[in-house]
Parts: sequence; structure tokens; C-alpha cells
Amino acid sequence: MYASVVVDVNAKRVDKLFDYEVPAELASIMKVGMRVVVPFGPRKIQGYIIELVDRNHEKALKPILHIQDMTPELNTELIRLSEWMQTTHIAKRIAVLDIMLPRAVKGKYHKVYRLEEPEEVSDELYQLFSQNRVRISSLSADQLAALKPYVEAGVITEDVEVRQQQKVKTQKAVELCDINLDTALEALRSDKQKACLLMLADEGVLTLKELKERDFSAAVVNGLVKKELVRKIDIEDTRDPYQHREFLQDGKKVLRDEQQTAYDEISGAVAAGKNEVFLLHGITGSGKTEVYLQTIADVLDNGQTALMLVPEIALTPQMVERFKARFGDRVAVMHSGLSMGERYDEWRKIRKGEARVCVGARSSVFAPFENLGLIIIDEEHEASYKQEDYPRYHARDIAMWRGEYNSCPVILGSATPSLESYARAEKGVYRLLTLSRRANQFPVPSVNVVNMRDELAAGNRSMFSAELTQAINDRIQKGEQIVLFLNRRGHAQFLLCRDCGHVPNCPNCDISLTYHKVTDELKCHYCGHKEYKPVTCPNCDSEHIREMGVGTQKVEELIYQHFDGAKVIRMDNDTTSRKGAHEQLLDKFRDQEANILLGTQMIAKGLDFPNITLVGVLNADTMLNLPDFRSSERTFQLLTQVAGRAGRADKEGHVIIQTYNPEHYAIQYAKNNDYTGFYKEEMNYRRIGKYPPYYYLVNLIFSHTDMKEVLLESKHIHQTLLHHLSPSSYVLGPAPCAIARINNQYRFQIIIKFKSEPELLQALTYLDDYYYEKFVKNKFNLSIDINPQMLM
DNA sequence: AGCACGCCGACT
DNA sequence: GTCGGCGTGCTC
Repeated sequence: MYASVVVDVNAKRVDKLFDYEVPAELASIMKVGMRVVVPFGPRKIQGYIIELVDRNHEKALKPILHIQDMTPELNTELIRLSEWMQTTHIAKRIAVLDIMLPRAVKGKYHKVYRLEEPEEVSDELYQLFSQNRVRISSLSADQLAALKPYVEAGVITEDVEVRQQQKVKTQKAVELCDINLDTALEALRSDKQKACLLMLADEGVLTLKELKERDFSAAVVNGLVKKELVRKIDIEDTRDPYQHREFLQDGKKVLRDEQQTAYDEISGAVAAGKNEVFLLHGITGSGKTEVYLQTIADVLDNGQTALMLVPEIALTPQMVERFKARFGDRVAVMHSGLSMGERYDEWRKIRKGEARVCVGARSSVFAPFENLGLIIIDEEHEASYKQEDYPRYHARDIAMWRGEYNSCPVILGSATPSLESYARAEKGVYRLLTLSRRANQFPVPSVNVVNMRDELAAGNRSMFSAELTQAINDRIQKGEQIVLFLNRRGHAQFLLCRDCGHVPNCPNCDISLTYHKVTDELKCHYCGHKEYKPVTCPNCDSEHIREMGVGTQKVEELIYQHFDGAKVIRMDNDTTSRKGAHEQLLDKFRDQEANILLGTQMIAKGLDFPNITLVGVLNADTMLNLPDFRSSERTFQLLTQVAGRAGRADKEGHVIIQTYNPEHYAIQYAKNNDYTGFYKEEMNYRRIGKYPPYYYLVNLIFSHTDMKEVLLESKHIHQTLLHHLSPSSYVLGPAPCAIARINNQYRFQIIIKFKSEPELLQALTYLDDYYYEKFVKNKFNLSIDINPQMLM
């Protein structure tokens, strides 16, 4: 028997299967998907079994050394998926496997010395070794020198230990030996020991902790162990991040007409095991989640499993609570806040079938379910579903593949669907389900757009328009709550000299430095360059060099200056980076410890507090002005989302949008809560500009420290593409990127636009291979982004 | 990627 | 003469 193995070496040249002999003693337990340790050239590394072949290989092969786990980490579906991703995403197989699996299973390598002949060394040296082995990295130079002659003599040998990053946590437990209970009980003299034995006979395995809780001390247990009536074993212990939380049981809610229709359609597909994609277009508060919950319940009743993806920032405790309340401990939750071990435990709960529902962020799309019956992607328009670094993938694409593989329905849910999805629904590729009314019958909040140019003309140079100022004061007085939203992008603080206009730039990148008040430093967000804030202008020596742009910190200060009785909770990257801080701040706001919540993107979702009656968007247009074809769509989505935060309870909600472009269609349609209006107009621009969903895009970015090199290669890339691709496709560029230099690398881009391009993958694979060699030789960098979320 | 092999320069 | 620089090539 031999096995085809993907080896844990992240390099293009070994991105293929290597065949190994399966030793006879492993043949019976060897399974596809297992991790193994194999010899690879002169080294020893971890690998994944992709295929097992039950006959001899033409060549003599090296043997697999040992297996890493008894239960395969990968199932057949994930192996097939990784194969598909390798070709369609132009990625290395091992890189794909690495993102699919929890980080904890990744191999860790330690060089060790093994003491082969203990009697040959001095006592002093012998002390160094525990169980006849010692890690080389733990030895000092002196110790290494002392060991050297023995290594040469073969008394001590060098070896590599392959282990996984994180061990499975175990607990000590006790179980009965294979004994006759009656005779054992008769022979025992201690009542405590008899009782203990009986309890074990009754309940099977008990942990030491459980025994202690029932008043059986270690002495009692040890007595029984000594008599060989029971034995100690290690059992797997799962870290449950929610173990100390009580969840209330929650039952089904009655569905309203539109919800019921949507539910009926989906559960029809679930029952039929049909791979159909539904686009659930439901406005905020229309009760999408209840539809999800009930369809998931059906899937579980069907004996199948269900996967639900939500954006990381929407994965709030409230959201988790709702799932736990409905499905109890059948739910696994995966988000970035988990430790490596916790994440691994959740993963294993799914793999072992203990968890049958998974709620998680992007990477949960790889959850190792068997028998998937339903996949849901909530807020499907969210850009965070696309992994922006290598290997780039979109969770939606992966979900589609898995839906097809498992022959199960996929639900895409959103209040503001991406244009791509809505267009497919219009064409009938997806089935459109609409929830147009709020489930709770509360009115949609009223929205006002304030023209900041008028404010400026009227002499108001502050961040707050007259209307917003009055509204805030009013709510503070009434004891109601306010959410203020600040678009972070484009509003970082930077320095500007009032005399000469100089802006300090990063020496390594073509971008201005961001001012950080806390440390009084200037930082580059792209290369990490840091410098102290200059006292005078480096260009003209003027003292009038000041911070420009408004960050959340600055706005917080302004609010306190501007409004009496304001109490602000600020949520941004600075205040929420600590683990659990996000949750704590929201709890404080819910408990009315503050009346104003000020934040960035992250407050646009998931908060659902009854007392919020005013939402203010301080700067609606910063996003609008980004040089990206999706900027209108993003703005529309964000504004609609933010507006949905107001007036959820019996108090009427009001939204004020401040902007310098009040007549812009994205803002106007958001104001009128008119998705289809926006969709139609935006589609028109996309058609004219040959952008998605009319055309597919590929973005190639290439960079090198030498500009000449980049220009030269850009011609080659351009030519290659023109040569390979059909005439109906467009190859645009090469042109300098929006940020033309990062970390001293000059960056250029080429954009491909196409409707149908059979040769595309072949051409891209060719370029990827060709430039891989160039990268190895002279650090020329090419990155390929298929279906990019951003063109910058 | 990592490791060995191999072929040239500056040192005890 | 040899230690060590890193270019080249291979890994079932």
C-alpha cells in the first residue's frame, strides 16, 4: 500500500503530491486525511494523506514514519475542496489546507539530541537529558560544545521531533478494570472504596474532579488502583468558552406572512436535498434571523448539519446567545476572539459530530461537517467575507462549492445585497425572497440629509450641523440615547504645515504619515515606519504645523466641549483591541452608563438597544470619494445599515446624515430606504464602466524595489495576457497603483475585465509559475487577485 | 522552504 | 592546505 501526501513545505516547487510506502503495521489504521510524519530529502516533516492506493508503486518508496492522529483532521469533502481551490484560486495546496484547518494542528518542529548509549556519558551530561532526549534550542553554546564529540561518536544522535502546535487538553479519569464486581466487593474492607467501585460500575468513567465532588478523595481512588480494580486514564477535555454562561431556552416564534413564505420555500429545498441558492433580501428588523433559526431546526430534525456565517463584527454575544438559546450545546461558535486551543476544540466538536450547527466568521466556511444540510451567509454583501491576503478566497464562493458538493441549499441574506447577488437573483440564477416589512411593525426611522456646505456658508465650521446639535441636546435632555458614526477611512489625522502646505510622508511609501495622539508619533500604516512628531515644519521651519483630519478621539473631545451632560463611549480600534472590550463597552451602553456611542464601522451592526432614538452620521462622504468602483455601493450599504440602528423599540427613530454631497444618488436612495432604486441606477454605471456584475475582474499587482524592473516586467505581463486571452477581454494598464510605493517597492497594476474567458486560469497559472521563479531569484513580486473587492 | 553539495577566496 | 562564502538543485 502506498499513500500520496501533501507535504508541509510552503513552496511552489513542492506543490504536488509525493508518494510514500505505508508500512504494514500502519496499513490497517491509515486513513485519508490523516496527518503523518514523512522523510523528505534529508529532513523529517509533517504531511497530509490525500490518497491511499492499495497496490505497489512502480518505484521503491520511502516509508511513512508515523501518524500524528488517530482521527483524520480532513474529510473527503475538504480534500476535494482544497484541490478545487488550488486550481481556481492559483494557490499552493498546502497554503489552502493551512487556512482550512485550525492553527493548532499545524506542525511544529524541534531539533533534538537523543542519547543512544546512556552509559557512555558522564553523570553531568546525563542530567541534561530527560527521557533520553533534549531540545537543541534549549542548550547553551558550552553545552553544545561538550556534546559534540559524543555526536560524532554516535553516542548521541540528532533527530527532529514533529508535534502539533497545541495539545488536546486531557483530564485524569478513572474507569473499572475488567473484573468480577461481586468478588471484588466482597474482598474490599473499606466502605468508601466499595461505594466508589459501585458508582463506577454504575456510571462507567468518572473524572477525578467529579469523584472529589462526590467526596471520594484521591486516597480512596489510589487504593482501588493499587488493587488493580480500577485504572486511571486520560480523557479528552474540551475548553468551552461559554461553559459558565447560562442560556435561557428559547422556542420558535410565530412567523409573519413574508417570513412564512420565505421559510416554506427554503424548507422545501431542504427537504428535497436540492442545491438551490436563495437570496433573502430583508430590511433591518424584518426578522431574517428567525427564518434562519427555524430552517436550521428543520435541518437538524432531518439528521443533517448546518453552517451559518456572519461577519466577524456581527458575531456579538447577543447573536451567539440567540443560537445557544435555541439549539443549546449543539452549537459551535468560531470567531477571532477564541484562543488557539478553544478554536481547535470547537473544530473537533464539529468533526466528531458533537456540534451540529456552527456559527462563525469567514474561516468557519471550512467547518468539517459531514452531511451538511444548509449553509447560510448572513450580510452576504460584507467585504470581510473576502480574505484579502494569500491565499485569497471569498467565503461565498466556498459556500457555493460546498452547497453543490453536499447538494444542499445556500441562503444569502442581506438588507442591502451585493449587486452581484441581486443581479443573479434577477436573472433567476438565485431565488429571490423578500422581507419588506419590519417584523415588529415599528416604523422605519425618518432620515434627514444635512448639507454641510450650507452649514459652512452659514458660518458653522464645527463637525456638528445646527440640526444635529439641536437633536443631540434634545435627546440628552430626554434621557434617550444617541449613536454617532464616524467614517474612519480618509479621516485619519495627519500633519499639515499652514505656511507651506507640507505634509510629512513616509520615507518608504507614497502615503502621508498618520498622527497618533497617544504616543505623539507619526506612523505609516503600510510599512510600520514610526517617527516623532516634528516641532517645526521639516520643509520651511514654520511653527504652524498642525494635526488635520478628525479621528474618533478628537470627536470625543469636541462632543464634551459642545454638549452639556454628554457621556461618551468611544468604540474604535484603540478601545476595542483588548479581548472582550467590545462586549464590555456595549454592555455599558446598554446599561445607560453613557448617552452617546461614538464609533467607526464596527458599530454599524448588531447593536439593538431600545433606547436609541437618534443616529448621526458625521461624515457620509469620505467613503464616497474613494477611487474604487464599489464606493457608492459601500456608502449606500453603510448608511442603510447605520440608519437601521435607530428606532427599534416603541420610540420613533431619527437619522441625520451630514454630507457635502447631499444630492449624490447613494445618499439619496439611502435616505429614502430604496434599495431597488439604488440598484437600478448603480447597475447602469456598472454597465457603462464595464464593471461587475457585467464583467468579471482580475487585479494583478506587481512590485519591485527597482522601478525599471517593474516597467520592464509589466510589458511582459501585459503581452502575455494579450496573447493568451480572447479579444473580447480587456487588459487595462499597466498603471501605477493608487499607492505607488510601499516599503520602497514600486507598485504597478494590470486589470483584466472579461465576461467569459476559458483560458484565464491557464494564463494566470503560467504567470504565477513564471514569476515565482523570478521572485526566488530577484524578489520580483506578483500578486493575483481574482474577483477583487477593492482595486486599490 | 530547507538542506546538501560544490566550487572559489582569505585565513590558522 | 582548510574554513566558509552562498549559487544550484533536489525533495516520493
